[in-house]
Amino acid sequence: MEIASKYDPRAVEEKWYNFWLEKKLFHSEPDHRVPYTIVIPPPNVTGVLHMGHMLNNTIQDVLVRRARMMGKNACWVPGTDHASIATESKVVKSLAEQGIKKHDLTRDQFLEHAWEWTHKHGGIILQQLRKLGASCDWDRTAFTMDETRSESVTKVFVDLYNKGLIYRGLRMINWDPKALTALSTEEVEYKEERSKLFYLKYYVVGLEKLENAAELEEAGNIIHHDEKGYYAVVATTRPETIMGDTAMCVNPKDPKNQWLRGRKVIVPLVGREVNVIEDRYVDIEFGTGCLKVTPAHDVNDYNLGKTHNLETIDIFNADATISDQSPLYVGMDRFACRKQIAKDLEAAGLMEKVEDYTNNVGYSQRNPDTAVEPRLSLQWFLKMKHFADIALPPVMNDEIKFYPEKYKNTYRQWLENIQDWCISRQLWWGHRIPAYYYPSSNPDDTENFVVAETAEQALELARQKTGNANLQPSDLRQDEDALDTWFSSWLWPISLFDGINNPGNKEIEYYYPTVDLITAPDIIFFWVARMIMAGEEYLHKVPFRNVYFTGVVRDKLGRKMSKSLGNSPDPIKLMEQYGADGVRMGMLLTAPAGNDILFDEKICEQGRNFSNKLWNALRLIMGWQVDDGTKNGENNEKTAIANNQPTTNEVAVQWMEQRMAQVLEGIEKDFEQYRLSEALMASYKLAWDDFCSWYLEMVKPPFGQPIDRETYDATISIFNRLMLILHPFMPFVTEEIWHALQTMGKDDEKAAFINANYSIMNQHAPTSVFYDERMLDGCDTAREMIAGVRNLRNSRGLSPKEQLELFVVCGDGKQADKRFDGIVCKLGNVSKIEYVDSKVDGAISFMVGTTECFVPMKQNIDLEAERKKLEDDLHYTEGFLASVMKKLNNEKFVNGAPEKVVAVERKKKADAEQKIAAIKSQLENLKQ
RNA sequence: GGGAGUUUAGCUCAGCCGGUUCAGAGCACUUGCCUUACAAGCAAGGGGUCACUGGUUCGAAUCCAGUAACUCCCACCA
Repeated sequence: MEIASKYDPRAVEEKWYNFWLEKKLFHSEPDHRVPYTIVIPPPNVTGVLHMGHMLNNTIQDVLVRRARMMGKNACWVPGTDHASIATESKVVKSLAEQGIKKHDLTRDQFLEHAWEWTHKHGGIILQQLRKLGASCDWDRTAFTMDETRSESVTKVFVDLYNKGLIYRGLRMINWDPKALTALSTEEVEYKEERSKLFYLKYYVVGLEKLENAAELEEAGNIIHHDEKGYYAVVATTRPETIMGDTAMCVNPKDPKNQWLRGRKVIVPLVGREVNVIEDRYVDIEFGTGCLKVTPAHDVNDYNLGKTHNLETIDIFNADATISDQSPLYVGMDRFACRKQIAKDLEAAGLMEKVEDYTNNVGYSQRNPDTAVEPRLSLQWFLKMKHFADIALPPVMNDEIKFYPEKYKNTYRQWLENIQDWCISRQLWWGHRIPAYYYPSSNPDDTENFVVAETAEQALELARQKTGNANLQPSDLRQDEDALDTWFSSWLWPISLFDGINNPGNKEIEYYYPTVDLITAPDIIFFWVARMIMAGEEYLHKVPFRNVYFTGVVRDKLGRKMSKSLGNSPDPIKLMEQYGADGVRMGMLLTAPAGNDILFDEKICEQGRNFSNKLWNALRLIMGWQVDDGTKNGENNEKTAIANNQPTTNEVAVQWMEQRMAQVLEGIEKDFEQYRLSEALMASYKLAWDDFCSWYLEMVKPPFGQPIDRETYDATISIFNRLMLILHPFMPFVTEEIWHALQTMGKDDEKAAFINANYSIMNQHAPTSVFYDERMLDGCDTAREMIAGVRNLRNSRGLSPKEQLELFVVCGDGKQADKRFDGIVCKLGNVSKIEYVDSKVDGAISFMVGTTECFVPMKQNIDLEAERKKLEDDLHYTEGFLASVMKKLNNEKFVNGAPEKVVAVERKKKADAEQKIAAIKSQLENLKQ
């Protein structure tokens, strides 16, 4: 059969993915096996695959496939998130392009558009994940806004309200003036910004002449005065908010501003007279120590307003234009207003000065161009103290393990300083808050509502609460707001198994808690922490045992991947170019847990090349003719089974088995510690270096010759297991090769059966067994000997085809391990190995450990070069010996260090001395 | 302002409890090879004062203290 020498992943990958789907090999049902559950961090329903997803889902798939091959009942549940704000803004934008304004539509009309949008763009990302090879149980695909999940959200809301953990209240919240909704504190991202600090003049009311000015100044007051009178100077970065000023505040202990105590000042331009109030909150050192107080537009000012009973003037509309509460600039945008007011203040002589200033400005996470506005508003909140209390212990006591561990700190810090969670959003796309308002005679009544799962129940409750049995369904009005997206995500590991609606059902009992959660550290608060809270609250069990935090995928220059920089490769294109296996390997090789990933797409080449290497190993083996040995005259009749396996092959097979066991031990450890890069690298080296470069070369028959049956079978068995080891990392190429190996030598019918019914993915992965280290050491020596011979050829320009002889000095009763002689001869192209007692004349020497090797040369030897080499080696070894001697001559070391360590040093000394002697005698030799 | 992390070869990283010829891996690089599995390859080879300073110790890449640079998280100083 003719097979291409280049592996082509395209056809192979599609073929096998379809096969897996057809056979429903990803599907899981509860059974007697140990469950292994992962829930996907649901990507935004309208999102497209980016490199972060690639990394995250590759890791999940590796773990899931590994668990499956360890005999567990692996269940990876996929799904998408409705992503309230993100999706709604996309829909709003798309409508705007069609000339439709959101608020020209009814809620239902808008939702129709949103669903349409969701169906059109939704789920693309899940399709893309199939290309990657993700072994999700697609039958379980969920959506945070599907029926089961929505019902769960409503139930939980009602429950928490009834428990007194959800409340409605007027608070200063973060407002997104573009999305026109409240945000949680977590959704605000602070950016450092270069801005201006404006120093404004607030003239003091009714102060014609300050009689004791000199005295006051003596006492430390700083008094501003000009032809128009006395004035205070207030520093602000936001002059546009002065229309909302209802006080000016100084610190009572501030010596600079004693003269202002008890006075009134005039808000510049606005002309409003406001009191000078006193509060220790004000920082004496900042600016002039005078603070303008705008209770409606700053959290601190709001608090001041509360303690000092100040009037609150809300000068902003929802979209952050100036409202009609303001005497000036009505309708103007806040930033335009800032520019204008600065000019106007300047013109009116009310600006003392302007300084450059750097401050932190909060931006909306979802609208990164939009600065949030602190805004006083009536919202729904979840009390977090209780949740912090239940969510902290499981992480601190390692019931849930974080990888890397440093995030424990971050987690604790957040929980210990937690604020109530603003869960209401002024959006339509999302779970509508199940609160129903009834008419109230008192216009100030904010408690005229009930919370219930359905409108019917709400009506019943409202009738009870009001005592008005005549309340009609039409009297009730459901709250217009939707819930924060994360209010559904936090239930994900529970709601996916219907554990909220259907507590104690078979699935939740079996699959929960999940085992591993793979996610990015930037959603530790949004999601990870809150899932732990929900898990503890509703199942009294943690939602997962391990959290693996991936790094941020950056480009090779270390910059975050972003659309605007255009530095993010298209994952689909990458997979087309390098194969999904190649990209997976590229991702994993660069991704040690918790570190940021500097991704260079060139690394995918390594993965592609590796697939090709494996492919070609298959080609080699497929080309072999097998000699069953029966025809071989050497077989004697005593042997029941014909065995014509040469010793070299027998040794090679034994060695490869030992080596595999050894490497497997390491791989198992790596998996336990979630060191996937290391596990992959170890597998890679096992396959490429040990198997392809060494083992296959050891057993490879000369061209045109057959291979013995035993070695052939052993080789297939080993290759087979290599595929099992590699499968979690590279599912496609391993499935392809595995099938070829299973069917090799089978008749067509049997091969067809295997191909139609079996998959590598539910085979048992090999586990490490005891291995003989001495044999491994013996082979290492042989490998070094081979390398020595090859190096000798290389450096002397000898052809690899020219056979050489090798003499190994084996004096002083040293036991030579001769098992590998045949292999050394074959791979070193050595005609014979001879063990001798002393040095050999007319030969070039090299050392393997403390063993001297000689290769006789027919040609003239470049004596000078040989001498130089030997002298360098001598110099190094003498230096080494000196450092060993320094230790051994130190009494403190000999007495203080453990016996073992001292013995090692003594051995080093003996070896070094032996080596020095050998080199010296060789040098001596050269002189003759 | 508080906290965490990082710093080892040209690049990306590993080095667990201080001691194995300990200074490693992969990639990149250099040299020689189209040797009938693979040039997406084979063979051989050269790269490092383990950020800096001090301390503990018989012994430090590893432990401690300090310094510097970078990164991240948290925080209401207008």
